[in-house]
Amino acid sequence: MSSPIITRFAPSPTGFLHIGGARTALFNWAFARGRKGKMLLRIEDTDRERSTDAAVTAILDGLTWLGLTWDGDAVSQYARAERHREVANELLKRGKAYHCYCTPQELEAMRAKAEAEKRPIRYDGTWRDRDPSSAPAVVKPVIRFKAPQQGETVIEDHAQGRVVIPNKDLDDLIILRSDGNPTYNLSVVVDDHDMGVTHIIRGVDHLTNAARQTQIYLAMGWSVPDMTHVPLIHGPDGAKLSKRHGALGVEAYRAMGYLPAALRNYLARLGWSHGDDEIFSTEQLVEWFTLDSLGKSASRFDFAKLENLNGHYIRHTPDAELLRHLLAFMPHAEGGPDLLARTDDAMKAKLLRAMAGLKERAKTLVELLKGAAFLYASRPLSMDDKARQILVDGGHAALAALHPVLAGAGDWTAHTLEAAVKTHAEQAGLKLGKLAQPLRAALTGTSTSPGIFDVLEVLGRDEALARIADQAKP
RNA sequence: GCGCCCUUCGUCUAUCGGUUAGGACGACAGCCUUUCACGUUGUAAAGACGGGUUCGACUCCCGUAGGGCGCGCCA
Repeated sequence: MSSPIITRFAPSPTGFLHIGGARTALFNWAFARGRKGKMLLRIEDTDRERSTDAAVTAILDGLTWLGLTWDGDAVSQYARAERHREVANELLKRGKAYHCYCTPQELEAMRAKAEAEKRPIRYDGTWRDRDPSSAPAVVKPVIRFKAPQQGETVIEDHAQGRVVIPNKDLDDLIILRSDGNPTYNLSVVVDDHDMGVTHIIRGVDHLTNAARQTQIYLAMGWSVPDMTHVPLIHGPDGAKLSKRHGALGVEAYRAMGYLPAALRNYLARLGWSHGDDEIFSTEQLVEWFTLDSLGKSASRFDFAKLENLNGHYIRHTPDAELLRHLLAFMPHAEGGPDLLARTDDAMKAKLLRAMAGLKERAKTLVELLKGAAFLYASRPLSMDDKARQILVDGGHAALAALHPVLAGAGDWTAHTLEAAVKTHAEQAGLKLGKLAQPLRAALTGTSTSPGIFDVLEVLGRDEALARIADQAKP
């Protein structure tokens, strides 16, 4: 029996959980869940300057909202610095690392010179084989990894295939800063090893790091985890994801009214596929997901397709469940908190009854909420331009004639109301639209809404009749 | 500049040497209809370019072009 699968998601808390990170987390999660493995969460906070607690919270909240759960507690990488130092010293002892006394200024000059001469920008190995006794006493040294200079480093990658990097192109990276704190590449290797990570799934922007990390694994005599570097997500214009495009935190997607399930489905189809399947459940994703079915080229973020998917999910979510989503969404919506405060049990009941008609017309929860606005409106309703025009073009009179008809209807249900209005239309020789549109205007203040008889029913006899009376003029 | 990677409809993708190159979003047109939607039917739309290999290339190889990523005492 093979050892259990352990994946990890390792974001750095320098900002929100952006969409690319969310997808990486989704893949790690799906892979682990599909194999009865575990997904660990590690916060890469070794950069004390830029890491913030707020970012950690945002990342945890984002993952939770997306429904991606991790096993065990989130691990702080910084908290493990002592262990990282220990490994750095072990490397030193093994002759796989050395002290470097170059100052940041000297390194800067080195880079500038290389750039001016159009040479590759790399550390020149000044202290690689130099006798430390010649070290300047005032400079606190860093520890650099003694990278192999000959041969090549190979990464067997599930998504990228076999990637070969010439060792001469990889310089001696710093693994321990002059202040004694470890750097990313060292910490990652030590943590992944100590945490028992078997599969690393992350963005291709880490491909070069994978090579350097592989060298460190080898230097320590540790086995190298299985690697998968997934292609990046670009903006609609093919360039880097910008704020305007999609480089937003997942909380922004929540505020735009997307359902977690829809976003998961959409994200899964970016860079991964299962034949022609477009719409599938998260359970199916977990069942179908394999590392080898990942693509290799970057994909562009397409809001139109996300909207379409989201609309599908909204339409297929049971009314009561959708109402819960809507209620949970309100605090994050513009003007939502105010509406939420006005949502008592009676209003919830109305929303629930209107939901079937509402959800057909919404691609996002923002639109769903907007569609429900007429339920919250108070008399006399304000009319938008189109509604006003309908009323002016004979609407007022039509309503005046309709009011007694509705008032005299038997029971206040969509069914009987529809029968009553249709009979009236026939007798008056009018097309149904000539009555429905004025009703819609009077009842909702707009020219679009769910089926008008459902609107009548949901509003209730008293409120509906009153709204009609408000607009009825001879 | 150096290294690595990528390139099928506008977009996401299927195809794993032999297909009329398929699906989805979007677009356009029709149908349905009390509005808006939903639904439904249909149309247009692709192998970057140039060489090979092969009986046969979107698929394999080489080159060109375009694009991406990386090259910090950041992660």
